Amino acid sequence: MRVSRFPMSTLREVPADAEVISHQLMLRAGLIRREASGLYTWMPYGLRVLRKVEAIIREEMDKAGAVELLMPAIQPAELWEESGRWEQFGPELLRLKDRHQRDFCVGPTHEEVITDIVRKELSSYKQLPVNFYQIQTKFRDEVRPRFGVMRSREFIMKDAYSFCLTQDDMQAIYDDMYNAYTRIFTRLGLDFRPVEADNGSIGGSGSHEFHVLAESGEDDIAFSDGSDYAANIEKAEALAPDYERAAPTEEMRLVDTPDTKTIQALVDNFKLPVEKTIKTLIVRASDEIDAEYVALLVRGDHELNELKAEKLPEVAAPLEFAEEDAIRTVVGAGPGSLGPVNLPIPCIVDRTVAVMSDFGAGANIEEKHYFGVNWGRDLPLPQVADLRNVKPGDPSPDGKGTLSIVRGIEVGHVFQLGKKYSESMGATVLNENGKAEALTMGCYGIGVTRVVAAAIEQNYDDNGILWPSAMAPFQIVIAPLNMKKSDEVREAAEKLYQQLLDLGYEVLLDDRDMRPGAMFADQELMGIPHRVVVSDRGLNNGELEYKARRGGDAETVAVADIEAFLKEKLA
RNA sequence: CGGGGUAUAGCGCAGUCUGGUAGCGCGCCUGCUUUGGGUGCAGGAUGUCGGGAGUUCGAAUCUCUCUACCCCGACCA
Repeated sequence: MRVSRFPMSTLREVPADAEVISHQLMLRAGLIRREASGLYTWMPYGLRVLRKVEAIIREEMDKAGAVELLMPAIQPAELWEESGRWEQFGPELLRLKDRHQRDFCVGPTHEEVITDIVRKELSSYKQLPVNFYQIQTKFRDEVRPRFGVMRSREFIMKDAYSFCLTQDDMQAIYDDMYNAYTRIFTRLGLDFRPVEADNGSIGGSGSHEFHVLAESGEDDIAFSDGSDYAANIEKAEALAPDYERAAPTEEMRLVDTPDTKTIQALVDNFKLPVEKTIKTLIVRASDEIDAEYVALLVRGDHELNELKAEKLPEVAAPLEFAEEDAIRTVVGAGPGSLGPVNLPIPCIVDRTVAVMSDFGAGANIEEKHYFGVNWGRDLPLPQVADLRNVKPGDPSPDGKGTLSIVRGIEVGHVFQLGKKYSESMGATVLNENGKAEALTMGCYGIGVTRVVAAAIEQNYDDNGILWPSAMAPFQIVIAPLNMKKSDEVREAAEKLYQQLLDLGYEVLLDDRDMRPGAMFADQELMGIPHRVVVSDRGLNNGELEYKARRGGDAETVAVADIEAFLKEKLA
């Protein structure tokens, strides 16, 4: 391709509303343009990258035995009513009516449609297992789209859905998909990590997420240095401390603590070690218990894990923190003065809290705390549960090694769905005994557009993008210097261009009449991995110049040797 | 949806407080110049100052209102 016919629309300055590096570079390199909040046009160079990713995904999905189809982006409400998600999904589901006032939605995912297809098309166990996939545009009306295509409202997703009858078959496909994902992200050249994950609102049992590791990621990933344990922090279990609760050494006493509403203030004003403090969080109780609110206690320096909390039968899901007014009504004191002593509502404590002694906590009286509190002596130990996020240095839940925490961008997710949709929507086949049996499902997603952004987050320098070879829009760019004036340069560049095209390379001829500095800057911003400079200076010696985008000094190559040279560089 | 902010040329911004009819840098166009890291010189084009309503002799500037976008919190590929 010639740049004169494949215009680069690069920006020299960083657009003001782009926060993260990938968004900035995608805009500057002209890969995407924003149309509205969370809606982007993929410009020609960007689309080429996207197509590279899709091609690798297709190859690996096909290889893993999945078969491609394409479902409608717009879906009838009836299917969503059958699965129960028309009610459940909330405002993220973009709903619309057609001219007959029939309800539809723009698909945020396709479990309903594929289940509908399968229940109509499959009738016998002999047709199983099957695994369908598509690469398609999804729409989720995100509350807050941000970071460019990393969290956009419209995005492209590869989604696959498998159907079979037994857990073993389900597991086998799941493993195939897990391995296919591993190959896909490896081929894309990304530094990634599969992690144990929560299932979220989709429901079902086992699940892994694939995360590209990057500082700008929105998820925290915990992994062990002593095994290959890795999990989303939402899911990672915080083990009970491996020591017993120490015996009390202090008397419990009521202390005046004016202007002490936070753990930090408690530590600063009263020289209380943070490990001796307790945070008391009041959340709405579930219908399971006879109370309106429940108190959750974590150590002062620990964070509540909201997902773990809302899975407790006593706690309402979704998790809902009590309003300050309600807390005052029920407890008699406000946030900042809350604690387990004389607490009139049920209380659940974190495993670490259960082994604390001589600790300080709010007294449920304004501006007062109890210090020197001890379980057993001063009050009974309440129900104990894992309530907190793991921290760096915590022991790994599998008992091997300690945990570190890194940031990750979720680019893929594999789920074992089970029968959630097949049962609610009546997707059955006849088994060997001639009896109708609900299908067991798995589903497997890759955020294709997000992969592109994630790759940039991981691969850039001061000059721009450093595409992994498999994702680059072009492999080689030819940079002729002073082509408009020098017949020699023009002829040599054209000849080289044709020669490389004939060899099957994806090559870009930068035939713009630009000074070298500006031209190089554009090409580097765009991240094309290999550059060949054609200049009068070089041609006088019968030479071209080669430079790799990923550093290394420029090398001169005899014109006659360029084929062999590039063949080696691109191998 | 709550909290904060922004809206002036393609991009980045000044001008708004203190009202007088719009400017800078980059980019773009023309000519010359230069030709291995965003060349220099000269000339040029481009704005319903986000929309609407109001105050005023006069509004980018003051008032009201609507809209869009961005940032911080809950969702998720």
